[in-house]
Amino acid sequence: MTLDTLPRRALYQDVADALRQQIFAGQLNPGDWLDESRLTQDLGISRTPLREAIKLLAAEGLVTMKLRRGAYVTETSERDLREVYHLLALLEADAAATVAQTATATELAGLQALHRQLSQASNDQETFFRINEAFHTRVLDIANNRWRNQLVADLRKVMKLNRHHSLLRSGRLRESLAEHQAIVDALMARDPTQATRAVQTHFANGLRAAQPTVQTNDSALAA
Amino acid sequence: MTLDTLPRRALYQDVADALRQQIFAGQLNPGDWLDESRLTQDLGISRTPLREAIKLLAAEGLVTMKLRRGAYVTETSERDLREVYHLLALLEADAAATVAQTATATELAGLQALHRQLSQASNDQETFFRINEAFHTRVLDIANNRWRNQLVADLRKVMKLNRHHSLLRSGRLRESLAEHQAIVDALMARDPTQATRAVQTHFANGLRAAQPTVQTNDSALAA
DNA sequence: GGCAATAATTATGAATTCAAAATTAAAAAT
DNA sequence: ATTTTTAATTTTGAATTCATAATTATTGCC
Repeated sequence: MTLDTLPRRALYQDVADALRQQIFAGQLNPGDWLDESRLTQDLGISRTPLREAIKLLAAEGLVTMKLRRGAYVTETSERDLREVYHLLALLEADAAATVAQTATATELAGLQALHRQLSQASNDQETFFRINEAFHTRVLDIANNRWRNQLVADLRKVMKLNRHHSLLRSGRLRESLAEHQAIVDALMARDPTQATRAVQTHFANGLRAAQPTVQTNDSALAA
Repeated sequence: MTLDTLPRRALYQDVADALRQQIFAGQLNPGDWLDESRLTQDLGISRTPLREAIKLLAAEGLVTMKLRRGAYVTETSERDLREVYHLLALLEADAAATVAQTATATELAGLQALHRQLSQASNDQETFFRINEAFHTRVLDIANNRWRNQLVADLRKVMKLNRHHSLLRSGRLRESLAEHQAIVDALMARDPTQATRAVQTHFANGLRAAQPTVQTNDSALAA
């Protein structure tokens, strides 16, 4: 017996969720063609909601549509990764500054609690990843700018397209934890400047870890 | 004889453009219901591409969809306006800082030329508006971050939903011009900090002019 | 006349059908 | 055998059809 109460949201949104999952689970890789007939069969739906979902993902930047040639999972270059990281750093650093200035004591305590959880999960990749994301989301929610939340959510999806997840690099987990500590410290001190800097550092290091090889002019010449 | 060469882009994108135009031209106002049957007749298309276009606008934030109740032009509150201005200021200020550091002499000269054009159009609302937008776009293009350009484009659309266009306020035009001058000066001086500040000021003043009444706690109590 | 219940209409969501473009396969020619 | 041409197939884009939810109109009742 299937639990299908009257739907609270449109089918195409569920389909979009399913597609995102397939993308992030590596079921559907960057560059892959989205086979409409296969997907409609797999998902048990018609082409209409599928095509609507694909257009939603295209607006998010997750897929790229080519006229009369179908949709493909977006391939991100090194440069895309840098650009997206830059924007996430900018937006989240600004959010942190706001939090430092406006958060209630209760909200700050909540962040501290989350951070404690994070530090205790430093051996479990899965859990660490989840709580890490929750922490970033919590900061944004406290900063409370609906439009920024939307932008960041979209950028994070694009970021997650990248194979090389920075948190998977050896040592990165512990390093990331230390950076989070610095962020929490700045927030508790209610120091917006320091909070901004701490978030910027966090993302700069995250990018460094995510990039397979840092190819600078110097290193290229030196090699 | 209609010029319909083989289409370079999908119909739903043209429809989305048409809808945006209707919205920005005041043909379709915030809160208005998007009557699908009327629109399909007006545009001479079927519901399928129309509904795809509507979902694109929804992703941009221009329209809001309610399940089983259709789509409505998004109504923006004072708060939305503040939030969007804040983000535009943040993103464009950052772009300006990049331009100050990385633009070529030719690119800077191009900006100066645009600014001169702007100063000469200070009596023609229409032209001023157009060149003003071109200037902002040029800065972003020089900063050259594809993803930021997308974010800013979307935010600007939402901003334009607002009735009270700041540039229409008396005196705002000349004021805006002076602020642009400050931006250009900072860029020419290749001073990223000053460029950031100048853009922030520009947006802060733009927001002030766009807000009908600035209702602070103080003024509310004093009244 | 006002109100509740029910029927008719309208609008939305999704499946299906149709047309045309793109791709692949097959046939013909050199 | 290789290349070119043509035919078959597949796939996309868009229109149409169908089912159901929401709205409006109508009827019956007090």
